[in-house]
Amino acid sequence: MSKRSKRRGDGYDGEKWAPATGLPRSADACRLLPRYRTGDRKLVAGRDLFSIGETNTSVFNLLSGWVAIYTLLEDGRRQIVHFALPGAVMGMPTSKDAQASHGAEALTDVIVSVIPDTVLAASSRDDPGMAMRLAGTLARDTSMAYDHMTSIGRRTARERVAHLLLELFTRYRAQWPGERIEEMTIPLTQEQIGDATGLTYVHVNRVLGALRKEGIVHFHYRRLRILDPDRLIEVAGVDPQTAMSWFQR
Amino acid sequence: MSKRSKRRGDGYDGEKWAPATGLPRSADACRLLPRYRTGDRKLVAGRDLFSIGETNTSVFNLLSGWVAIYTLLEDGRRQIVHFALPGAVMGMPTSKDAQASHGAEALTDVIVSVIPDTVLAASSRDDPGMAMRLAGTLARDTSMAYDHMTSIGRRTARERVAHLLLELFTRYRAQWPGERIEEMTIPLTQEQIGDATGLTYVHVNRVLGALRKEGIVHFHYRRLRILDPDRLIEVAGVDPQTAMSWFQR
DNA sequence: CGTTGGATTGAGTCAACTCAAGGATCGTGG
DNA sequence: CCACGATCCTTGAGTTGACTCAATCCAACG
Repeated sequence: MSKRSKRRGDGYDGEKWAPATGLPRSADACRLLPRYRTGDRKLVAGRDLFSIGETNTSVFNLLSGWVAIYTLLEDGRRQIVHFALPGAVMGMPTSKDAQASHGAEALTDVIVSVIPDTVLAASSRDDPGMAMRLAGTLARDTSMAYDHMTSIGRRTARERVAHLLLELFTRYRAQWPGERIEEMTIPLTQEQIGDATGLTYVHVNRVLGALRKEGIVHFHYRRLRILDPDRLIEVAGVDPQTAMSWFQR
Repeated sequence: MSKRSKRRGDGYDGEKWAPATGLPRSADACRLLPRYRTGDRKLVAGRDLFSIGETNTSVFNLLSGWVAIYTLLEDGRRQIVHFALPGAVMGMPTSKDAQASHGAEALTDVIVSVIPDTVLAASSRDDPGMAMRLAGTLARDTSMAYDHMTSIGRRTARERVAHLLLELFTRYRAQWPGERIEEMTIPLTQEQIGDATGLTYVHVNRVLGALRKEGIVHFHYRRLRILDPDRLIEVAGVDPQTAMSWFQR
């Protein structure tokens, strides 16, 4: 586990492959609260930011890196329910001293700002806009969860994988506004893609193989290259209209 | 569609089967905003409260009845992502004039309070606590979505169905605090259970048949009877500890 | 009592899974 | 700079859970 951190970097090394002349969205642009009200914390890839069963008294605001939100079943089956990118808010309590029903694992080295519940509550009093911004973020999370759920429940393996890659690609791209990147590093193994799509890694591998042979996408050792965006959109079963709006965002 | 409304009632007719001497949580207890700031609206079962693609300028706060939140794929595949019960907030915009990516169908006759975005924004300024309460509700929605997703992605058909029935049962029961109900009306067809679990209705039927034969639950024509709660919890693959806490809530 | 949504059951198929054995790639330490 | 160990990826063969297609059957309502 500890070794992985060295290998993976901070998730920004996609720049090596498709140099983005623009700058990624700055950490401060991702902040829910002003810097002086929060403490920042670094975390190495592979570590849990928080784990299932913990009772957190803080909310986490991701400033840089990738985090996987996951749940576990008793026998070890695992589902990744969300990939958090910079700007995300994680660990919102669902009730007073509730145990977290999901965990959060750093996929890359990560920086989060730690916001104690008390600070959050206080801030919402001084700054009414903040709570509504937070609500907006949470509404988007719910909406993304609904999309992801639809994928898992109703799409074929092929569609699911294509949809996930497309989603990650567009969300990643949104971090470098105005850039045209068709190659990026996704800090995921095929097993993690399986955990996110509800498939086994063996089957993910077969699907990826097929998509590669067809010249649609190439994914290999965490490197993603989109070979044919239009066909990817088609396979993912996304309305082209909608997809284009993602690219413009 | 129009006929369904007459047959189904308002979702409270479970009382006929397992008379609850207590009263259901009153509509006003479900309100996000005080009555005078909102307009209430009635809706007949089978109708959409809002549909996919619409650009809503209001948020809906469910006061009574059941609503299914669903998404559709182009070819008609449907996924029910959430069952909203009284107290739920629906239709939160994910960005400025975004089109709704999911729809909301009344499963029973329904009463909602309609809160224009402008009122919501204004209220958050006067009443800072409201926005945080809203954030809490949304955080719970996200968390439920994550659980549901885990079910669909990683559980077997049998586990999924058991889990859903258990969830609906406990959430329903929570509306009559202190009551002991083991029989209730769930305003769902087997097809809708399939849409929620990512299964076909044929397979849902077989699973329900098995659970009935084994004396665990009996579900037939919208009537749910829990025959063996402990075994249901076991089949659902829920930690008994956690399950018990649901019952106490 | 007829009509119409549901629910049920059987037979056959297939997408995704399991089990199992290599092969490739990466980071490390000699 | 090379060799090693640890992940990670790839591929084959056989199995199975859930699906499709296609009839009925039943319950509720008018």
